[in-house]
Amino acid sequence: MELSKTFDPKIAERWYERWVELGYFTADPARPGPVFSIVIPPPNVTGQLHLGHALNVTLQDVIVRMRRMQGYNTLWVPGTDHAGIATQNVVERELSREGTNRHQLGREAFERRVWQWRETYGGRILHQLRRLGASCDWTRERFTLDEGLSRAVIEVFVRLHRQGLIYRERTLINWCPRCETALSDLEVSHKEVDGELYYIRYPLEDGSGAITVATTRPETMLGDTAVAVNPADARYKELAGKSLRLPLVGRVIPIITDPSVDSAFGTGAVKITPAHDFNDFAIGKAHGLEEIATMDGRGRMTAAAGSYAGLDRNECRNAVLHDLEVQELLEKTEPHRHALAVCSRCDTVLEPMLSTQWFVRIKPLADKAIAAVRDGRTTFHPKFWENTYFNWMENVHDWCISRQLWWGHRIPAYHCGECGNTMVAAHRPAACDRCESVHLRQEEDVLDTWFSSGLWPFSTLGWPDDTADLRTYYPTSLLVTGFDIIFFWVARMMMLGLEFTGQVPFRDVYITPLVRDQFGKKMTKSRGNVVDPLEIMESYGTDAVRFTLAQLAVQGRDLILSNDRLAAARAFANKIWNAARFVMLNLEGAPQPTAPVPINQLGLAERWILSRLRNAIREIGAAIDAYEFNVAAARLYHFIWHEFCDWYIELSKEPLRRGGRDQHAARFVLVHCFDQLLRLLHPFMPFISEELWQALRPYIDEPGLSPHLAVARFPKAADADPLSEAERIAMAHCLEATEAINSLRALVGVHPGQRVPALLKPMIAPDQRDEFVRGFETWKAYASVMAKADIALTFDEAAASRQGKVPSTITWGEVLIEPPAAFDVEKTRASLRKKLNELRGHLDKHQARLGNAEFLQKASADTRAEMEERTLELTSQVGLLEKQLSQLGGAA
RNA sequence: GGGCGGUUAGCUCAGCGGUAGAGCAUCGGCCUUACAAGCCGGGGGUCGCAGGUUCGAAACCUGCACCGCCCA
Repeated sequence: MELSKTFDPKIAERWYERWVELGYFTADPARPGPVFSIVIPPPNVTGQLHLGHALNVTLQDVIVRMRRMQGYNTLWVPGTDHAGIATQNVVERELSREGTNRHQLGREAFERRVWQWRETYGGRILHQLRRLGASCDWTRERFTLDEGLSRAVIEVFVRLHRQGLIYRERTLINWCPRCETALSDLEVSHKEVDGELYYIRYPLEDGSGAITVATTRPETMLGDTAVAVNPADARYKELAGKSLRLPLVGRVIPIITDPSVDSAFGTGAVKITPAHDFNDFAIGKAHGLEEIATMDGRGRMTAAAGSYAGLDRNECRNAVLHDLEVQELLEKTEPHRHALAVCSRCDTVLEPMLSTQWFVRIKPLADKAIAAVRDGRTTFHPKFWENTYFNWMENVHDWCISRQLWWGHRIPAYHCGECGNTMVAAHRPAACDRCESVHLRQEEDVLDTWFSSGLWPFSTLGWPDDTADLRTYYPTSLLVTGFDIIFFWVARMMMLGLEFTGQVPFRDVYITPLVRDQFGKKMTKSRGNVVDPLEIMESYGTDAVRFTLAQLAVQGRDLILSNDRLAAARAFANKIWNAARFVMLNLEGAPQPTAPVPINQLGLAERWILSRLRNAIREIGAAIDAYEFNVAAARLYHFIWHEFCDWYIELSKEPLRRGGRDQHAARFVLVHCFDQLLRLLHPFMPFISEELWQALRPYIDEPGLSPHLAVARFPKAADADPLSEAERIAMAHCLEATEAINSLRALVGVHPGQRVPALLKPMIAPDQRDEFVRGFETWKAYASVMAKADIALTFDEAAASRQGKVPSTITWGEVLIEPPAAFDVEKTRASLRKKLNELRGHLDKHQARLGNAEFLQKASADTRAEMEERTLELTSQVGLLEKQLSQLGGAA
């Protein structure tokens, strides 16, 4: 099969459909073999693929594809979560464009509308995952609102409630006035803003004076029920216990003392609004203060705000300030930087709101989840993330799980219209279990989306039913996600998984770095530095994007992506493509398959590349096992580009030209190496590797060879190294001599096309010379090709042989070439001097070490011997360099 | 305020107790029939600072500085 002159990623990317059609990604619990399973961290159904997904999906795919090729019974479950708030927002925006809203539509019609939206647009991100090459089992695609997953949600809710781990309470929660729902602590972001601190005078009831309080939120004073000072604050000793008349409202409120008040803040006296501030709520509880809510769910003032009723909270602030000013009660206004709590979805300033919500009592669940990581049932990679996990788990508060939305799992609780009794049940009860009334009303609220995604690792496998999938694939092997999601997913999946299955949901957690732009900045819409993965896939090819991400996936926190890296990966793909063209060109007329040649009938270069291949197989497999994707990618790159292409392909040209047995041996080694390297490459660059493997496949001699690379056997390192120790040393000599000659050629300006005579003078003990000569005879031809040099060997120290030649020192001797008539002697001297200085520095250090009594006494015998040997080597090199320099007329 | 991570070549990172490495960028020379998205070669680092441990520290310990992130 002939390969086109240039690589077109588009053509190779078509393989995806074939793999899916053939069911390669479809798991079968009945399959034999060890199990490897992953559930995708479900992306938001409203989402579009961003680089974070691209990274985390690529890495999952790398490991899943490798495991599949290694014969594991592999499952990768894809799917999406319903993203309560985000999805509802999207559809509400649509409705508002149509001039209507969800309230006009009614709950049922609205839900139908959202489902409709989901059918049309909800699969977008999953299609984008296909383009990335993700080898998910699409027959098992799940959605958190699917019938089965919903059943799991109800089951979990009912059981937790029965165990007393879910309760309902009227308390202060974070409320988003725009989304009109309660939020959990995790959905709250904090934003620093430059605001104002307002100093307001509250007159004493008896008219004997006033106390000044400082606040950032003057509008909440309408709900004040006290002013508090620190009991130790001498300034207010006299005033504590007296009463105030609340301005604008007229209510009489007490001055109380509480140790939590910070005397250094403002005036040291603070207004207390228990219904609108978390600190104040706690103080209110401690002092039995009244809680007066003055705002409704949309952030508008209620009747409790008196004449301000109906105003929006911002308008109200202005009105309050204006009125205070008129009454000369606004003492002063200072600029004040402080943190605002905002909705992580829509950035609206949140309102602490008094309301009745459902909570999960988290401590008992968290304790188990902490223990599971402490004792290693689940391990984080990199390990340091465990600290973050522990830190959060140990300080976690009860989880507010009810949302005042229409899109989500409706809470399975039923309120009795007669007696107010609340029942929790999987199915609607026929009658109230207290008063037997049949007037039951289901709870309006839905559950936090994360409540259902917390069940994802087992609900997707069929839980609560005892399914074959669940028995086979749970606990899953690995979860791959970003650190921003440790609390949302990892923590909750751990808690709920342990509680309901008794087992951890995953054995390993790999936390990916965060993708940043070339300046190290986080990619955000507001910065405008967001890179669209689909766009770069378009311009560099999907394989190049995947390889780049894997290459950059260090075990750290950040991953910095730049066009340079992408271009380099594209060049790498091109390199592989051209290597394949070389291989295929040279297989023309070769037998299909190409019969293996026994190791002992191969030449040195052939055995050498097979040895390097064996090493690459080992290191790449080990690196992926350890989630060191960057290490694996770097080794692969080095093997393919530098070992296979730079050396072996060049060295194969001669035997290929010779024909006969040598040609066949070289062909076999080319086929074998290229086949194996494509298999190693496949998890990283699935498309180009499959495309090339298809061309190579007829030549591969393997019983029961799979039809596609996607399901071919992943390479396993040969037990024995095909290269003996003597050959390894010979090949090292070859590489070193070649590099030295090439370096000399460039130094003195020999034209690249010009062959040059070279003289090799090893400085080797007489008893080892025979061995060296034997080695030299095997690699002489290789160096001759690689350095375009005719190499003569001599052990003769006579100066005559180096007359008129330019020398270069290597660790075990020197190599000399004939320079062109006109060459820059001074440049050559400078080069020698540089090297001499460097080696002298090393030699000095070594000699000092060997002259140090303490070193001789304390270092191990091995170390001493090593140092002595190196010192000898350095001494001879330095001596040689000095001699070379003086012969070139330069001072040492 | 508590915690975590980082500081090594121009950039991004590896090295984690015995002669400082890679990729990219840069410079010089080459269109050598797989590949100019290429080949060959070169330059470039007192490993953030200060102490300590050690025969020996980029690496281990302590402190400091700066950068970044998380939690409150």
